[in-house]
Amino acid sequence: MPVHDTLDDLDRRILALFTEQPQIGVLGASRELAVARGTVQARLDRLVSRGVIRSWAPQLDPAAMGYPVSAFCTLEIRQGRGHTPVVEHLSAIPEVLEAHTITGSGDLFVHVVARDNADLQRVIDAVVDDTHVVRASTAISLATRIPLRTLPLVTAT
Amino acid sequence: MPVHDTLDDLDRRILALFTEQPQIGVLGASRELAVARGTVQARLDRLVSRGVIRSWAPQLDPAAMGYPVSAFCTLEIRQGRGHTPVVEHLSAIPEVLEAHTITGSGDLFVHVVARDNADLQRVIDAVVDDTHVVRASTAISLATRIPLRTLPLVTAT
DNA sequence: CGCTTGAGTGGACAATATGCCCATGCCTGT
DNA sequence: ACAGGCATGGGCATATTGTCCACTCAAGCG
Repeated sequence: MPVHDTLDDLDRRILALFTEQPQIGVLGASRELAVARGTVQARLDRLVSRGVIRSWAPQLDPAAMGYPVSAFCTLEIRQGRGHTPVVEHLSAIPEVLEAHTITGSGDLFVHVVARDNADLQRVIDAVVDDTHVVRASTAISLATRIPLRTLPLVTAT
Repeated sequence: MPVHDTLDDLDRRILALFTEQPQIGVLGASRELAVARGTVQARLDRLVSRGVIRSWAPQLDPAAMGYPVSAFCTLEIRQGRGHTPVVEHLSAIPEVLEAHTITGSGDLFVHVVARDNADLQRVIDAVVDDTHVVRASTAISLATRIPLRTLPLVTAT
């Protein structure tokens, strides 16, 4: 029942197609790939249930929404409690886009955005405003040289 | 001609709706929001051309595609040449998902994935294998505590 | 070897959504 | 007072979807 967790060649072509031409639709894709529509349907359903396709939601650009400043914070967390309370605190801050536990001094890695540099100060203050956060060091993103992409992984042999 | 770069209340509701229920479609959204279909069409078109909606492509999960290991590298670049050659080098590596120029010692911040820890070594070797890369320090993501999200920014007042 | 199962196919169907057109009403700034 | 931008609501032909079905093919297995 549980399907192979490997990506089929057809899977790859479907993913590539929908990544490059999102508006193509199931029917269009079936035509393009010269397979039956039902096949594309089934593959897509399987890709979704396998979790390969995380979401069909549109991808939004914080910069275009008025948050052009992007920064990465490395948080040092007070030992003992675990990260959960801090993560809950961070979750409540809209400007926190992402958070990872990383190797090193038991730390948290946080991606934040802000309206401008002054606003970034406010965001960082909000991030640090937690009993468990001992220290934070921030690096501002000056330019996005490679925007988030996953297609190469699909195409890769 | 250039539209307001502020998000309307209707804009916000449209974005929120499509983020939470991507399959709702234009007609469904117009029903849900009690506005005319043409309005939703026009808003979406404008959001796309404004760049707020970056793409309608499905969001893929590297982990589900066989790349469960995620890591962040900070690269120190040799002074003088600028980052462009390094970025081109990184672009050619499928496992590089993202790259930013950041403040600090004129550095590059890179998000990579790999099939396992051994594979990560290979990826890092590939990343570092460039004349202009002087040094690299890597932090492995042990857990994603907050997965990439942009909805809070939309909802935020 | 014969059987079962899963996957893909090709076709059909009604229901729905899309793209595109137009005339109208309502603000707002000039 | 008036033009331009935006939203409305309607209509229409076309395209797409969701959902069935019967059939084929290949692989796995007792």
